[in-house]
This record gives sequence, C-alpha cells and structure tokens, in this order.
Amino acid sequence: MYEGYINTKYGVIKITADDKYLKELKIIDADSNSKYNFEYNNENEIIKKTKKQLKAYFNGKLDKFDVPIYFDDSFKSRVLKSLYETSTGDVLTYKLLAEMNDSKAHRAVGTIMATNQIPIIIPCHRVIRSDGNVGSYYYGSKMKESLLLLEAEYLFYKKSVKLMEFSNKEQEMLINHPVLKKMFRVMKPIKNYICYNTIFSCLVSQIIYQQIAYKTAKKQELLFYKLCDYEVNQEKLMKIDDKELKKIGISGFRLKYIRNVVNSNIDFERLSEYSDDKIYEILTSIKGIGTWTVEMVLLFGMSRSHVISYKDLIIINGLKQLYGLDDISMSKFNEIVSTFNNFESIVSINLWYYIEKEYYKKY
DNA sequence: AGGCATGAATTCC
DNA sequence: GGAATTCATGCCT
Repeated sequence: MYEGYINTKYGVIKITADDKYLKELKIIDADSNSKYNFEYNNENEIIKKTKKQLKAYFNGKLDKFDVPIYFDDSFKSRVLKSLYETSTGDVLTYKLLAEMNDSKAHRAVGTIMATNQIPIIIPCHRVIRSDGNVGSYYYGSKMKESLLLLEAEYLFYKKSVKLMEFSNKEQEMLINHPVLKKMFRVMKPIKNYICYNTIFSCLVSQIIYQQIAYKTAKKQELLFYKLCDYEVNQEKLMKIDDKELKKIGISGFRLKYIRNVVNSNIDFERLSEYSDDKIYEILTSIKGIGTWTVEMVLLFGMSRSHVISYKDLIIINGLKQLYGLDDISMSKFNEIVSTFNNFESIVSINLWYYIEKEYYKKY
C-alpha cells in the first residue's frame, strides 16, 4: 500500500492506493492550519496523480477526475461509477442516481454514499435530496454545501463571465507610473479581470454587491447564478419567484432594485453603443442604480478602459496611501487621474487588489 | 430481520 | 402553506 497527504481548507487529506487503484481518501485532521507531519510518505504514480488533480479541483480548474478506481458489476459499484463520471458543477438526487442505474432504490443509494471510501473524487457531495435540501454528509452538511459552492464557482467562471486582458500599453503605463509603481513592492501587477457576458447580468450582480461585505455578496451571487442556470437574463428572472431569491439571501431593497431592472424597458445590451454620459442618464433613471453601480457596469459589463470611481472607498483609500494624503478632494482626484493616460480601469483593478488582497486572490 | 446520507403523501399547527 | 409525521421502498449486512 502507498500513501500521501495533502493539506486543504478542509484539513489534511490522506490518500491511499495500491499498485493499480486509488483505494481511499480520508480527512485525518480537520484543522486547515494543521502542522501535520508530511515527511513520512511513500507515494506511487497514482497518489501523485491524485494529489495533482485534487489541487486543480480545489483551485476551480478541474472538470473531471481521472484516476484509476476499481469497479465491479455490483449495484454499489455501478452507482459509484456513474457518479464518478459526472463533471464539476453537476448536481443530482438520490432518486436520479438510482434511476440512472435502472433502479428505484433511492434509499440504498444513500447507504452507498454513506460508505463511499473515496469522497470528493467519487463526488457523493453532488447527490442531494429531491426536495432541494442538501442532505447529509459524512463530514457534515456544511462541508457538502461548501463543496457545492466551490463547484458553482467553477461553472460561474466557465459560463457566465470571460477573462479580459489589459493591453501592453495599459500595463506599461501602470508599472512605469511614478507613484503607482510603489504598489509592486508588495504585489505583482494584475493583468486580467473578468467581464460579465452581458450588461444585464453585470448590472444585476452589482446590485447584489451593493452595501454588503464582499464575501457575503460573492456567495449570494453564486447561488443566484446557479438558480438562473448561469444565464442571467430578463426572461429568466421574470420566471423566478421572490421567495426563491429571499431563500438565497437577497431581500429588502436589493430585491426591489433587481425587480426595477427586470421590469424596465431598456434594451441593456445596446447600451454599449452610447457614451458614458448617456449611459449614466439611462441607467440612473432606474430607482436603485446610482453612479457607483453605473461605473461598475462600464468596467465589468462593457470592459471600458477608463473607469475609476470617486465614490469607491477602496480606490480613494488606495490613492491616499500611495500619494501620502489625508484627504482627496474631487479636483485633486481629477488631477491624479489625469496622469493615468486614460487607462483608469487597470489602475482601479490594481488598487482594489492592493488594498484588499485577501478577497481578490482569485484573479 | 432490521437499518438506511430518501421520497411522497398526509396531517397538523 | 410549510414543518412534522408516516409509510412505502429496494438493497444491504
């Protein structure tokens, strides 16, 4: 037998294999800051491959696990095999998994999940109850929810947004800027950012982000996109009940604002034909949309290159720090911004990361 | 025979 | 109308 260890946010995972197959995966220490001794190990190729894929999986970059696992012809093996063949982001029910194997034994499927020796890789966390509740999990339903959220995030990045890259000119301006370059003593320049596939979806997301902590908002956004099957548009939102939006945590004024957007007659995708000023005028006519939200849409919905917001606290704090100022007036702000050569967006993205690194690890 | 990481219908506030 | 209860169910040990 061979074994290897990997540290994850869920704790230390022990991986066991023989010459031919992956045998077992187990969390042996739930402390994610564990000082567990990794020195003892005897890894074979299967363990190495498994570790590599697990790392990719936890980084949101793995579509499917592909390691050798032994399956025979028994009902249990058939169920586990069909589950193993699902992809990141898939969600199924105990009943469905039984039906996929020509059976009605949904309870037996539950028993099989409970005795799964290779959790995460044979993704029993993807099997939930027919009524929509997540159901039980050997390591607790909290971890099950967390894994499902991780997979929702994978699909969000794959289906709902695209990765944009700043041009060479923009990057050069940034790293050669006499003041901004101070940032790169403590971080690498950020060259990419995400842009939502549609202006409409970006606008709705920005409403979710209004006035709540980034982490909370991010989670709500993911649940929201999952609810919309990763395609957020007016038609779909008209079909979704307020109750369901409340269930994932969106309520009060945010819910009202989203409804205002959904029910407006604006052709959102044509907005990109207009100037900034015209877009301000059109969007701020919707109750709940202010200048900050419009600026976010110009950047993350239309990928315009000259967006920086005087109303964004983090931006202003970043500039205060870099320029050594206690206060920044509107005119001082404009003076500073004029040195960015109309490439304000790349500055915004880097300032956000500079001030709130831990939140933006992703990019 | 008795136990389930469930499902669906029914009953109870 | 939704939480709690009840009974059906197929496969497992």
